[in-house]
Amino acid sequence: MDLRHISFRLLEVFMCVVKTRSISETARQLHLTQPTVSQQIKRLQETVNEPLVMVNQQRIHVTEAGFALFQTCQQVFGHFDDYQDYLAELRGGERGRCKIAMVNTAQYILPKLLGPYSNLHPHVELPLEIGNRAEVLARFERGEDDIYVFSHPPSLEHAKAGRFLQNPLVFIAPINHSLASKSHVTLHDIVSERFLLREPGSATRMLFESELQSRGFVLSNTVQMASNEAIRVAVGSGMGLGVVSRHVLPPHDTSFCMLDVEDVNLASHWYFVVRTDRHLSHAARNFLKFAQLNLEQCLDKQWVTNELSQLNESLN
Amino acid sequence: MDLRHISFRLLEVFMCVVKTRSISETARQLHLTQPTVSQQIKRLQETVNEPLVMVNQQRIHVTEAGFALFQTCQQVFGHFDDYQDYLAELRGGERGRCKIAMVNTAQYILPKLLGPYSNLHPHVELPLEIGNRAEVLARFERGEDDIYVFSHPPSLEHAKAGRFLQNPLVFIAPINHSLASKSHVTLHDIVSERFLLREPGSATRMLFESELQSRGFVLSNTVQMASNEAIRVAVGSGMGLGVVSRHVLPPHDTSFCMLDVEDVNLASHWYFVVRTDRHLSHAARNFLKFAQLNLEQCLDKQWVTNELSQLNESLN
DNA sequence: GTATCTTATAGGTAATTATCTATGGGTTAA
DNA sequence: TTAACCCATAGATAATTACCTATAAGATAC
Repeated sequence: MDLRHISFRLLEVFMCVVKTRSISETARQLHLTQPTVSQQIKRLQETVNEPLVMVNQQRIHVTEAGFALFQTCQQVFGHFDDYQDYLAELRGGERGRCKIAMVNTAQYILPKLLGPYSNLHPHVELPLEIGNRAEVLARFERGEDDIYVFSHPPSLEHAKAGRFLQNPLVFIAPINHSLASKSHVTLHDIVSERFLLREPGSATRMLFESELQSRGFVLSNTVQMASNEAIRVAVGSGMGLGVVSRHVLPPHDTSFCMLDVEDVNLASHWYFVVRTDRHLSHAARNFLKFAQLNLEQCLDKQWVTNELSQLNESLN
Repeated sequence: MDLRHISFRLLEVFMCVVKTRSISETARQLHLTQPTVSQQIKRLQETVNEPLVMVNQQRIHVTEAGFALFQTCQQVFGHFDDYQDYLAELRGGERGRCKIAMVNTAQYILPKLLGPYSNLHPHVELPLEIGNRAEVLARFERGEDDIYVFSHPPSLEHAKAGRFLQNPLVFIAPINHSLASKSHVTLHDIVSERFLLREPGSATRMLFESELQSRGFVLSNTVQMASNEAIRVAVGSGMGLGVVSRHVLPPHDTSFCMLDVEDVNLASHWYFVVRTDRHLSHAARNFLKFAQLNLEQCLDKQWVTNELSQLNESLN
């Protein structure tokens, strides 16, 4: 028995014949002609190489082999029905996977969106990848994830991005630093300090360095640190000054203070980025829609910059 | 998603792609070209209307929907494998149904074959139909059963028959009947007696009446009875004489005796009859082969007339 | 950077399929 | 017996499928 050329249509016709016990009735129900049905059944019997139905007194008798095939078909169609249901859930965003890659700093803000989303859609898998900018960029190039979170989006040739949150950078200093109590601090006052910075290439550092360069300053004393926490703690313990995203700072931490540098305003935005040359999973689309509708509730309103509607529309 | 035009071949190709994670490898394994596989997968994705696999770095990634479909396919092919196994059993005669219709008298002999057969093939259904000749003949006309057992086979236009057992008819009389002790009884001596006979049309009666007619005798006193048992018991209690198949008589019953009518030899045969214009179930073929090989062991050897080999050969 | 993989696409063809109409033979019921 | 059904078969056709070859574009490995 060579299943290869059997189509589901053929099985459908067969099942109807078994159910109705009539070839003519099947033809009527399936909007076919009677000879068509006759012939289909004949072909099926030839491929199975076994009589499936027999005609006696104008009545169709289903053979043992025929009835067993009927049961097999019922199960098979059952499985495909289940699959259909699964697909429906997948398309509705209730199931599936939304793989998100984000730069380190984003882990301070994204969980505030992911938590509520995940509660709402418990069957969606949400694997998160966290890395430094270079690592996330590499993932982006290879298209390994559905959504990328950057504060400095890469070339958008094959991608679309949507801003959703301000990313204000602040200067932090030890609580007892001499500038801590001064009210009119300028960039000039601080460039000679020791700065604790993330690795070159990180968005925070790039932004700060570009500001320095355009204003003609050069830092004389920098220390590279691999994480925002390390910088925060190091600043707190007096190692030097830091420039970090405001979102990184715990609200009630008194081990350091922010400097109000009045002639500098370092601000960027957080972006959701998706590749346009790759299929975006339903779950990912769904997450972006959720984000668009729930940004204000989930994140601190004062920083929200909801430009996701354009992104979402362009993905349809 | 319209399953109708999906063939099993298509699913087979898809499954191989999922297993090998490679379109080229699938092409090699299934003896196709790479573009063929590419195109098949594309078509499948179009019918499902959902990406099933994605190509990234020369590597195939199976999507959620793809993996679910793969699982569905595994189950579906599993069901068809089961069906294949079932068919194999059916063809081997281990499973299935063998519907046998027999005239009343045959119920004294057929069970001796059916018992051993059924023990050997416990999964074969063996529905038996027992009726008088007219009833069985009607079933035969309509082709309601696989095998018919007659002692006087009907027109064989659409049927084949094979003899398997002699059916000697004997005269029985009450134990104290005046003829019981006589040694040279002739037909002439007994035609004036009261005869207990089955209904007209029964093979036994037909055979007896045709003998009488050809010899110019007419019975003057007959009583019709519906079963062989009734005749046997009635003869035993002195109601008259009977003509019955020898197989009907219990071996050690002393309530009647057989008359040795020396100028009459009424003998016919039992036949298995099958219709040639109907499909004969594997189980029925198998039963006839069993009968051919086991007649001598199951039935009294002295009556066996095994002509089933011709019948079986003509059914191949 | 070249050779060698990978997959995708375009374009073609022969086979197969899914249908149909027309017709014939057998069954059933009026 | 006729009318009304049933199913089977033959013959035809348009659509679809299952393949192919040729080719291109992208990735990988030396």
